[in-house]
Amino acid sequence: MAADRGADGRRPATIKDVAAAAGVGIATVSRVFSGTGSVSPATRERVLAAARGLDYRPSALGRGLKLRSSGGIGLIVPDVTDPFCADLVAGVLACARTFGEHVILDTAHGDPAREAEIVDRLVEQRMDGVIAVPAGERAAWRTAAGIGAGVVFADRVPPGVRDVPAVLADDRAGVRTLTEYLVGLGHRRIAFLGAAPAGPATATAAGAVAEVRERAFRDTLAALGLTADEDLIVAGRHERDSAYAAAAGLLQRRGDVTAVLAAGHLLGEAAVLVARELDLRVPADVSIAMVDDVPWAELCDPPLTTVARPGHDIGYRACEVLLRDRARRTRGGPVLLPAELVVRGSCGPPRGGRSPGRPA
Amino acid sequence: MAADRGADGRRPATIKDVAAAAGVGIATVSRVFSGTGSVSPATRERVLAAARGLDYRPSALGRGLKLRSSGGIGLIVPDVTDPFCADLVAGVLACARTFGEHVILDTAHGDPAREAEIVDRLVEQRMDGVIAVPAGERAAWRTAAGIGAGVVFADRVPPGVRDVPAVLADDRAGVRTLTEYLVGLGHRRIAFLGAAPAGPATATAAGAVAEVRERAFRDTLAALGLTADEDLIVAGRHERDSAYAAAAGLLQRRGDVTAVLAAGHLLGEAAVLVARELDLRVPADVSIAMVDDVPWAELCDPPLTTVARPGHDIGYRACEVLLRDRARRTRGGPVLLPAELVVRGSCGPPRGGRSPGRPA
DNA sequence: GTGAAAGCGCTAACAT
DNA sequence: ATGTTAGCGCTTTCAC
Repeated sequence: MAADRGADGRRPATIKDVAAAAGVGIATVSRVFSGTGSVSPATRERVLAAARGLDYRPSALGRGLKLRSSGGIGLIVPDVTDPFCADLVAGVLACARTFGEHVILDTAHGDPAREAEIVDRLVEQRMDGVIAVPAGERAAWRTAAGIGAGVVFADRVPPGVRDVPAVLADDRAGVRTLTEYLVGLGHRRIAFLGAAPAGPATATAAGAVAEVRERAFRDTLAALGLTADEDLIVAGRHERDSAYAAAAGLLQRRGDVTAVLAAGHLLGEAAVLVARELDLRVPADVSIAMVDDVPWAELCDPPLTTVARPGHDIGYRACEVLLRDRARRTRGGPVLLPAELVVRGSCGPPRGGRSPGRPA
Repeated sequence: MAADRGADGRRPATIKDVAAAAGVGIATVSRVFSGTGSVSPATRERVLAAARGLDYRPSALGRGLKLRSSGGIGLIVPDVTDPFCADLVAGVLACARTFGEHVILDTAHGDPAREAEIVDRLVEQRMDGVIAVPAGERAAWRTAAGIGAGVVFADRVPPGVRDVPAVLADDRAGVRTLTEYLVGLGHRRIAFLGAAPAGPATATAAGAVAEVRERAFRDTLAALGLTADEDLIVAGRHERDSAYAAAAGLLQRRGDVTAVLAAGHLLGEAAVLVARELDLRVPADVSIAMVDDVPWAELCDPPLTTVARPGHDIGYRACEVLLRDRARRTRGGPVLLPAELVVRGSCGPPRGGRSPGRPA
């Protein structure tokens, strides 16, 4: 019976309880709460009062079942702990809020299998759509697209995937700008500290991103009439140890590099640490710049020059694309958001070359 | 008709479609997918095959409605962008995953009203429980508790709230250790850079936290037979500008302080920046230490000594308390996780006092 | 403007 | 081991 429901009862009050308490039909209660149809002000008030008394909350489960959608979106990122991802998440949250949608967050940690699991789960939850900073390749995303839930990629796109909307930072332009800046300062022996994907070279989305940056570096050099020294293009995996090893190897082997361009904040961190370890002064001995304008860039001494990828905006836009532009989503290729060069103190003119080959 | 469902049809296949395709009853399909009851291996295989063919995914909505729960938990933090919060979120995610629960994340940005909205939404979603780093005071959390969904607080507790399980860092011990360390180094004029809550003093959870740290500082000093210089205990709001102003004011006014203990990473950042601005060498002129072991602490020059609050663990444990210990949740007060002193290079013996009152 | 009734996709008795 | 049935809490025709 209805008596044991509500504020003091054990189980939450249902629409039926409210209807009974207000002396109306359940359809009327539904109308009041869903804003559909018309109810007389008097009845509405009675219903509201009854609901208040019972501490009634419409069940999203019931509504969702009827409506075939949960009214939420899924968000998959590699790692919330990464400042860029965190920004992106914040952007999605901000936008989702304006649409009244909630967001289910999960992290794939670069593992395609795990990503697939998450997508599965999201599909079961009947989300209105999913936003992903993808790890895996094309195959994993087939099923998601097939299921009908809208997908939009953020920050990167799995290689081989077409016709899925995406919102990306203009990495190419970012790296180009940074390279030009370094060259403009007078640097000729610029090292590129890139990221090597864990798995098979270009199978992962992260790998594709790394490639884009590296190519942008080469191309810019070429466009400037310079030729890239292959020995100065090294790659560490995007983990602390590996990045550090790559940076240390580079800086020790080639005492003649005058600038290093790190293709990510973990790589940049490694460069900074290694330079400090080697007692190289920045920017007097080496200039350092990196992609990703994380908070510590400003706290470094000297503060680091970076390319800021707009994480928050990417997330926000991705969510807009998903929620607002449902219909016209596919048209016109990915949305490209500008990556801005943030000049601080870590880059200066080259010092004319340190003595090469100093022993470790 | 069932023909237009499934892989190529528009709408997702339902349990009924699968049952029809496999030539069994819907209950059997349910049994196969929910793992309940027993099905003959043969039938199970047929069902699975049919499901595969139709690209069937059980609807969490249908199941949830029946089971009166969505199989997920809600998570409310002030700001994903804060490294500590991000850690905490990661911890919750990691634990939730082991329970097969998804998590709905939202951010309240310290606004009790917004927090209340979020809680409302979570209740409508019929979450299995919610974990919150709370902003608001007692009142806002009444309704949530009343609704029956389990709540566990993480990192801090709204003032006045009892009998709600919580997982906290042992801030008191952390600040005490740090203070003792500073005193042990020989410091006597230690400034405490604390956080002033935006709203009415002790009405917010954040305010309560700030108070605990400040008190721990005073108490430790007292226990060591020293008396706190009130002029050296200052508070900035936990925002960049305000924190900077507070730090600048302090360091300029009192040229004689030999160490500053920042009660949070934003405050610590401010202290570092101000010291640099004032050309104070660390730790030669001032020692600096702070609560919160954020990534940049290590990249600072010199690396910063901190008290590490275990964000990840707090999140993980909070989730465990929520999901595993449902029954015996309340007993025994809050879970206290140790905050560890991480000694790096930013603290040293006092320099014997700088010349006080140097002009700005 | 309002109520009655038919499901939405699933699970859990209860039969068989 | 498997099928039938009755809801879970809601929205939505369709009558009135």
